[in-house]
Amino acid sequence: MTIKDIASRANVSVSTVSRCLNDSPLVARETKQRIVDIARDADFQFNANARGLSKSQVGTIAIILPDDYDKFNVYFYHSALHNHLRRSLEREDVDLIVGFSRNRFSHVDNIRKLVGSKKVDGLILVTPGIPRDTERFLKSENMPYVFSHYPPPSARSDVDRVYVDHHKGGMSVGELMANNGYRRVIGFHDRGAPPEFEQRLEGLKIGFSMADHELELREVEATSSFESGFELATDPVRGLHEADAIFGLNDLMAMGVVYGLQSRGVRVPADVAVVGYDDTPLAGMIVPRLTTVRQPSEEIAFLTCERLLEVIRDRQRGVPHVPRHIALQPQLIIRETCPAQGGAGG
Amino acid sequence: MTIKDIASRANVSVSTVSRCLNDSPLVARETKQRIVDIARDADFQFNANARGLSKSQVGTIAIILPDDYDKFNVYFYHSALHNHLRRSLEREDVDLIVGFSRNRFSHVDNIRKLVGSKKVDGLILVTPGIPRDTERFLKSENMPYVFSHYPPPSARSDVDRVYVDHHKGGMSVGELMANNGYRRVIGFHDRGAPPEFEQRLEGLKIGFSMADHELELREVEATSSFESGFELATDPVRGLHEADAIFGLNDLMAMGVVYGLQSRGVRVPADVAVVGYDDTPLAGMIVPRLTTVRQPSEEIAFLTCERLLEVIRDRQRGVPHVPRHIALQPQLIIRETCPAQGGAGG
DNA sequence: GCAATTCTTGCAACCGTGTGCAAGATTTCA
DNA sequence: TGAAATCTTGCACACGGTTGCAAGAATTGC
Repeated sequence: MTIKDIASRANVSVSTVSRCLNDSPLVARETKQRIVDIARDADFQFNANARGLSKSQVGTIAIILPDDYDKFNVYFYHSALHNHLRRSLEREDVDLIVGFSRNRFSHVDNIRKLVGSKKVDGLILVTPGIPRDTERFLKSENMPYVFSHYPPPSARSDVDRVYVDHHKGGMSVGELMANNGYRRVIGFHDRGAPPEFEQRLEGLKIGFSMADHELELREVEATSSFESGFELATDPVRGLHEADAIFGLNDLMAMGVVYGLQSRGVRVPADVAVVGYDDTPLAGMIVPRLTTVRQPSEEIAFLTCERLLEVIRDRQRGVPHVPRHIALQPQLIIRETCPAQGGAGG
Repeated sequence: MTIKDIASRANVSVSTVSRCLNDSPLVARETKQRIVDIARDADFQFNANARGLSKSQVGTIAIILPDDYDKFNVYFYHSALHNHLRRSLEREDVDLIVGFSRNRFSHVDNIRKLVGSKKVDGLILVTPGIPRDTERFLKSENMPYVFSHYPPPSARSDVDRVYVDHHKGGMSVGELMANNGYRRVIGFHDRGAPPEFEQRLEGLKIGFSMADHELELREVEATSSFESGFELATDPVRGLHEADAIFGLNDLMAMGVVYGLQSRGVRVPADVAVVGYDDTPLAGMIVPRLTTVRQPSEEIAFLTCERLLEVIRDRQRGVPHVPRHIALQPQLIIRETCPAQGGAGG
């Protein structure tokens, strides 16, 4: 079933059919109605390949995810991302290719292939950044792209980006801890992790200073996994139990810390408070329920997609491209592992 | 950069270039080498749209996921599925479109659109089945597809399918419980869930009878969520604590049961044993660690993909299509919530 | 009522790649 | 050495849709 078939059924030329189905103003009103009806009855579908060839519009975008995305435990994040992306995509009748990258900081292979083969109209890049030459490549191909999730690595703002202000996230944790009277706090470094993790610790410090309290921060090397948290918490040498409060790298790692401490008889939050990051669905389910910082993943997904589709539309219409940064605020979710007031004595 | 550009650089016709880059035997060996070198130097990429138009090969497949897939908590499953799918796909240089369906049992909208628009070479259907007319549509379009994850709803075997034998999964749980001396067991029904859940209970019964023990099974209505398990376990009327052992609908629901029981002072497994299903990564992390049945999601993903690519290749070569059923065995993972021997007294 | 204008439609070229067919070049064989 | 067989290459059309241009049809204005 092609427009040629429709054309012969309706006794008009293919050009006319094409114009009718594309809602062109160059056809008579009655003709358009007639053709549209015939096409609907015949269950007509445009051939995306043919369209992609003649226009430069295939009705597909790609999202490029970090290769090690299970390592960073963003299962939940990406599920949310998918689910919410979908809403926008369905409305605009756009399909989604999911790509991965060997290297979290490059994504290069996949991008060049997808873009070079003209399979997509635009890209969502879940990465802090891409190499210069890849960026040049995308510009030369005139390919729209939006960075998502990761904050900008520097002050550059000549690309579109939707992200969470992790400074703010860390700050709210800092304020909570400070107001609870905690002073000796443990935070973590993950060498392999993206820069946002550092920003959270920066925020933590600022939160303390804003609350006008002294912070005695100890920084420990770890990774973003449950096991890492569990091991550190059970290791007597690391002395995690000697802190007032612990700021985990993410929810899963924080859960590891909680269970690790409990297995040594340390009470949470009575002896040590613990705060996670992400607010994965599990955070509210485990016992004790985890205090954490909610990443607005639905909004990120939604806004990233909306922005990309907007950039694509603008490009088609010849509207000059003005990059935008859209920063979202994370939200402190206070539960049991670090309560609102003076939980230290509980 | 098109084959036309390559052609003029090499002073040959586009046909020759096309043949060289497709490794046709109809070109001279030296010519082929020369052209391939030029193409590589020029970073040439085939235009997937043009290819899709002339051949019927776009190098993209789609996976159609159930719309309510967060409801059934298969986050982890699908992450695994993605990650393992990817291996096969990268090797064959195929891209993946992720589609969703409004209705878990139909998928129809998305399938017709994706297939009708010629965006994909084949489909992975994560669903127990599709309506007859959709199946006819796929046949008439000669579109390869493989069902994945869900067991066949009936004895029909005229479609490709890769799935887990949940009968066996239930059986192994039944045997474990029977051998542990448990007799009064609670299982669950979820009205909205696919048929596989019934099969697990069937398997449970068979497991008991094989161990030559009496089973006193009580069946309770529930849903596959953490909350559902938690609520049932904390509700004194439902009397979940009066059982010897409980077989959850999945890991998350089982975790809800564990925490619900514990919050009422019921000890797991000393008073009541609990078994989950899926073996999500969390099952081994929570305290007490969850005894569960591992779904071999990596193998399912891998084998589904391999099978689909095989069917696609066969179709191209004109090999007649012989559908296959590939059933995988789930594996009992014995941990703390239902130990191996006589944990009832522990 | 006729010319000018506006509507409506079809022709034909194009997007990038694949392939049957034919023709020229080369090799094989007697 | 000449005919037959085989290699190698290019032409031209096909895939399904879009779009500039021109021409015919309908409408407008005087």
